Amino acid sequence: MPAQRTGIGVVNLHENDPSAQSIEINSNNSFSGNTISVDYGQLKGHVLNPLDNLEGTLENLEPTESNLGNVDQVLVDSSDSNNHTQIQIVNSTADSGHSEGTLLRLSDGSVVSSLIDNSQIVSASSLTTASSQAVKRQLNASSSSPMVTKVIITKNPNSSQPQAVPIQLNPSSLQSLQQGQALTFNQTMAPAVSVVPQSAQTPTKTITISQQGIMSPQKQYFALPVSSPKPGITKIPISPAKTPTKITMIPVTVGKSPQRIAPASGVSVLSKSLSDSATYTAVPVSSGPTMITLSPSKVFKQGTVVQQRPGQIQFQQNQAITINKPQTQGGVRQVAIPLSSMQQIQGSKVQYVRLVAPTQQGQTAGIKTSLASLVQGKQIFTTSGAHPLTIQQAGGQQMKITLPVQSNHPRPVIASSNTQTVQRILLPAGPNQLQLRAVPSTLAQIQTSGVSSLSNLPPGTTILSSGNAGSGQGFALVPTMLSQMAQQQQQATVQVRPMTSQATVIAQPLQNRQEFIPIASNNPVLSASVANSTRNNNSEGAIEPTGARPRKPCNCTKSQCLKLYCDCFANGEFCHNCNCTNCANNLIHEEERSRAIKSCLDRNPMAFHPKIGKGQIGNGNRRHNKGCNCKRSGCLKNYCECYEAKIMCSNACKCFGCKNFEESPERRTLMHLADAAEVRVQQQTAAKTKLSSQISGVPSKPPTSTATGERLPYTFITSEVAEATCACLLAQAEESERMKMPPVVQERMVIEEFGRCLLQIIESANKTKELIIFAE
DNA sequence: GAGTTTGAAACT
DNA sequence: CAGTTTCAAACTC
Repeated sequence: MPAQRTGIGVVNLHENDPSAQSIEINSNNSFSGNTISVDYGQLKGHVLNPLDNLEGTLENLEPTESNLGNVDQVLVDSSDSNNHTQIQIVNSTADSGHSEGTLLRLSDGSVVSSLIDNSQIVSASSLTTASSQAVKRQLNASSSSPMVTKVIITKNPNSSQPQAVPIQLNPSSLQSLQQGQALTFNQTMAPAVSVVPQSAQTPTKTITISQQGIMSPQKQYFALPVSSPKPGITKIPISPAKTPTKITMIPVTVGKSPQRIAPASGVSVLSKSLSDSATYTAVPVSSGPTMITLSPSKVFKQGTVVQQRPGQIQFQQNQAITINKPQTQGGVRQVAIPLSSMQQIQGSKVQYVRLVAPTQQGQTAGIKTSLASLVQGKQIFTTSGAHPLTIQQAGGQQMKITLPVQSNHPRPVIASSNTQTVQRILLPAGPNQLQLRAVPSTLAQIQTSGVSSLSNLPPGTTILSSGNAGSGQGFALVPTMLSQMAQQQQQATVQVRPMTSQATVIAQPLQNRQEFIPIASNNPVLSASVANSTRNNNSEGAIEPTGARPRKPCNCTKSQCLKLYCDCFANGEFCHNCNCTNCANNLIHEEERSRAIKSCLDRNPMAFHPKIGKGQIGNGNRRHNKGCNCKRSGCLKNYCECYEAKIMCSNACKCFGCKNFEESPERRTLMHLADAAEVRVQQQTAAKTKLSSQISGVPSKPPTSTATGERLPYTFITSEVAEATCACLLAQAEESERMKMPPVVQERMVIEEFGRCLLQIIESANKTKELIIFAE
C-alpha cells in the first residue's frame, strides 16, 4: 500500500459575492508562494448546506488532477472540543511533494478543496493511524476577531512533525461550516487508514475553521459531493433530526438503455429545516440534469429571499439558497433558482429560475425588470404569474406554455437555456401529489406537443432534460413525494432519476400515476403504472380521496424493507404508513437504501424493471417477463405472480401443475367467482352512492329532533350546505376536466369530493350535536 | 389473530 | 447454476 499522505481541505463559501471568481487563502507564514487560489468557478461539484449532524460517506471519491495522486479519504472531523471543524484529505500518493494550489477535483469534476503544503509548524500533532480518527488540531482563534482563522496541521518539512498553520480568511468566505459539526467523506474502496503524519512521506494537513462571530444561523452550509459518473453512489445522508427538508439527487445517466425507476438511489442528499429559514442547494450532476423541487407548502408560502433583494431567492455560484421568512414584494412571491452550475455556463455567476405567484400585470413586469437587472446577460427565462407560462430563453426565443393554475399551489417553473444542457420544468408540488412522468425529447417538443399535456401534469412534477439539444436528449418527469415528506418530518424531496436518451421511466409512490400521459407519445416511455410490480395490479386505478394511489402497506420485519421481499422497496417506493419494523426504506436511511439498491442491481440489473411486460403476440397481451415457478398452487392463487397480475402463465413459466391457462376449467370457475364478487362490490358501491344522493336530498328544514327529543344531525343539511356541496362538486368536476383526466377518473374525483363533503357535514353535525348536548 | 403455506428472493 | 434458506404475503382456521 502506498504511503499515506494527507492534505488540507478548504471549503469556503462566497455567498455574498457572486462575482468573485476566487478566494485567496493567504498563510502568513514562511510558506513560499503560499497563496492558494480556490477557483469558485469550479466549485460546482459541491453543495453548501447546513451542517446539522452531517455525517456520511463520499463514495468513489477520486481526484482527476494528475498532481494530486489518489485521494483515499476526505474526512471532516468536528470532534475537537474547540468548536472547530476540520477537514482532512487523506492521500495515498507516495510522493510527499508539495501540492500548493492543487485543486482536489472529485470524480464528478467538482472541486472540494485546495491543498497546502509546507506550512509552518505551529504545534505538534498527535495523529495516529486510527482509521476513523481525523487530524485534530486547531488554532484557538480569538473570539473577538472578526476574521476566521483556519488552522492547518501539516508536516514540518524540516522536522517531519505535524504543525498547525493559521490562515486568515475573509469572513464572508466562511459562512459555511458550522462549528462542532462534522462532514465525513469516506471512500469505501480506500484503505481505512486515516492519517499517518509521522513519516516524512506522510505530511498531514488539517484545517480547522472557527466560526466565532461569523456564523449566521441562517447561513450555514456544507460542501456536498455529488454524483459520480461511475455507477457507484455518492451521497451524504444527513440526519433529519434538524433538517426536515431533504433534496435527493440521483444520478442521471444519459445514453444507456432505458431504465425503470430504481428506488431512490440517492447520490446526494441535502436537507434543511424549513421553519423560518431554509437553505436549498442544487447539486450538480456530472452527466445529466440537476433539478430541484422545493416544497411549496414551505417554500412558496414562506419563501422569499433573505440575503438577496426582497422577494427573490438567489442561487448563486455557491449554489445555496437561503429562504427566510415570508416576504412579498408587491404581492408577488418569487423563488429564483439558478440553473445547475453543472451547465458550466461561463461568465455568468447568477442564473435564475423564477417562480412567480399570480399577480397583477404591472407587478409582474416590475419583477421581470428586476430579474433582467440581476442576471448578468445570461438570463435564462422569465415566467409570468399569469396562467400562460412564458419561457424566455437566452436567445430571445419565447415559448408559452399554459399550465393549470391551482389554488394553493405555486406557479410552475420552467427553465431552459438555449446554450446549455439542462432544461427543466418544475411544476409546483402540492400535498399528497405524486406524479408520473415522461418524456419529450426536447424542450421544443414540449412547446409543440406538450402544451396541452403539461396541463395534465400534476403539481410537483419536474421535467428534466439531459441536454445535448437535438441529440437524443430526453426529459424525465420526476415525481415528488410530498406525502412521504409529510411523514418524514415534512421533508421535501427531490429526486433526479436515471435518464436515458430514449426514455426514462420513473416509478415512485405516485398517486394518480396511471392517469398521466406521456408528453411525447413517440418516446417509448414506460409508465410506472404499467405493471411495475405484479403485486400492485389489484389496486391499480383506485385512488384515495387525497388523490393518492393507495398502496398496500408492507409488514416487513427482518429485511428492513431493503430487499425485494418488500413490495415498497421493490416498487421503488419509500415505505409510508407501513407496518414494517426497523424500516430503512426511507430518506433517513438513504445511504443504506442506496447500498441495498445497488446490491439488488448487482444481483439482477433488471431487479427494478417491471415484472409484467408485453407479450410477443400483441400489445394487449401482458405476460410475466420471468415467469413463475409455482409448484403447489396450480398458479390459481395469489402466490402465483402471474395469477396475481391477472395474466395467464406463459412458456416463460416453469410452474408445475399449472391451471392458469386460457382453457383451464378451474381458472374459468375462479374467474366467474371473481367476476361475481366484483359485481357485488359494484352494486354495493352504487347503493351507497344512491343513498348519499338521497341524503343530500333531505329537506333543508327537516325536523330538528326525534320523537324522543334528540336533535338530528341532518338538521345541518340546509339548502346552504347543499349548495356549497354542489359548488364543491362542480369545482372538482371542472378541475378534473381542466386537468384532462380520463372520464372515469373525473367521475371518481367528483365522487370522492362528494365523500369529503359528506364527511365534513357529518363532522360538523356531530360537533354541533355534542355542543347542543353539552349545553342541555 | 395465530399459524400455515407458498414461492420469490437471497444466499451458499 | 442448482440447492437451500430466508422472507413476507397469501391463505386457512
